[in-house]
Amino acid sequence: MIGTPAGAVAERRAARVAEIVATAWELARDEGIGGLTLHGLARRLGIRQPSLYAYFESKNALYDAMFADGNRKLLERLDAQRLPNDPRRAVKASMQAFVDFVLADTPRCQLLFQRPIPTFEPSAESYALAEDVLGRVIARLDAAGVEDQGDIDCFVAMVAGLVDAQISNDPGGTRWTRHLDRLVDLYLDDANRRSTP
Amino acid sequence: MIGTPAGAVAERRAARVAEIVATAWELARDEGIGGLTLHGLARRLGIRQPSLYAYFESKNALYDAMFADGNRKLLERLDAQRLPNDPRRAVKASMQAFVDFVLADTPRCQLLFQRPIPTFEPSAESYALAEDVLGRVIARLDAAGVEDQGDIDCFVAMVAGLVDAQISNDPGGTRWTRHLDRLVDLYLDDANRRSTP
DNA sequence: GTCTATAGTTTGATAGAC
DNA sequence: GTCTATCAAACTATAGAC
Repeated sequence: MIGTPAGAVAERRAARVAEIVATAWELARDEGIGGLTLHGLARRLGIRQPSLYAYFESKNALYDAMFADGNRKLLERLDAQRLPNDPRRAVKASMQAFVDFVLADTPRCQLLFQRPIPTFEPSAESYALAEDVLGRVIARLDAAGVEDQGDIDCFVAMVAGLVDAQISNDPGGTRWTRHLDRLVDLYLDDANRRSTP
Repeated sequence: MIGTPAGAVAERRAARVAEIVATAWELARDEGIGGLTLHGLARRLGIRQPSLYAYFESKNALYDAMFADGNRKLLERLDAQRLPNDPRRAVKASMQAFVDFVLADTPRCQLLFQRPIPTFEPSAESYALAEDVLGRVIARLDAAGVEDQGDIDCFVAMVAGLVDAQISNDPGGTRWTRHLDRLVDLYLDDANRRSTP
């Protein structure tokens, strides 16, 4: 109460939580997202496994924090980006940033966009962040004249297909993602053609 | 030795193996591919868990048999199909059959095309079957004038993206797959345009 | 080929002292 | 908040009798 700035305790705690989450990502990169265990995480943090329960009430809660963290960072990246005025160029730049971010970290990509942990489902709060990400993409497509839900669905599925093929068959390479710009043109042309016949 | 046709024992055994694999798929449909355990499988077969080791030397060997089984059935389906003479129609019919087959069974789709069991990797023999499936697709694309590796990659990734979105977000529905024919046209037109400028 | 019995491991989670 | 100690559960796999 005395000499302690209001919220300082909470801040300390939040910093510790962030550190644990960062270490969890680190461990996931070494052992795979499926190889992440509370024992292993505690060992890397230099504490004992039960101590983690002071921060996360279950393993799923840890996954949820990681899921939220990944989406928040992606959102930050998308929002920090200075986009070209031309809507089509903006879509390309935006999707390029998206793909780069996603491919930079395999386990993060898996946790955010695949379902590598069958027992884990994000909480409503965390899921809302994922919807925000999708909202950014949709907004940029809309600006480029893509408004039809079917066109949006196809576009998103195409990007997801590229990312998935890339990370599954050639992580670190560009065999699939190098076609991104061309395919964006293809999809946008087609959508524009059909929406203004 | 006497009165026993040559190979009859092997046949009986193969039939039993096939029965076990079929039951494993059945169980996977009920419990999820991740919920498949040797105890549960044995229970459904009316035997005890260690008895399974008379047929499979490990759980991964069971997964491998399932993986091979799924690919073999898909291959049969693709080969049994009577295709239109027009190459483009043939591609469409072929991919429609592919998507229908794949979406008809969620856990099979997961085992064949995703990586739901991190510890499982198919044996060389089983993987060859998966390559055969891809070979069929490539042959039909080739007949329709798609020969460039990049174009093939994009096409395959697009179909995979549709399937994945469909099964993850709307299993049993057609929100994504209904665009298949249109997208086939889009990709084929584009590939043809660039290969014969 | 099937059984009983059991080993051996891994892992998430809780109780309670400090 | 961190510790020790421990639980409980689930599961793969093996040994050896029949």
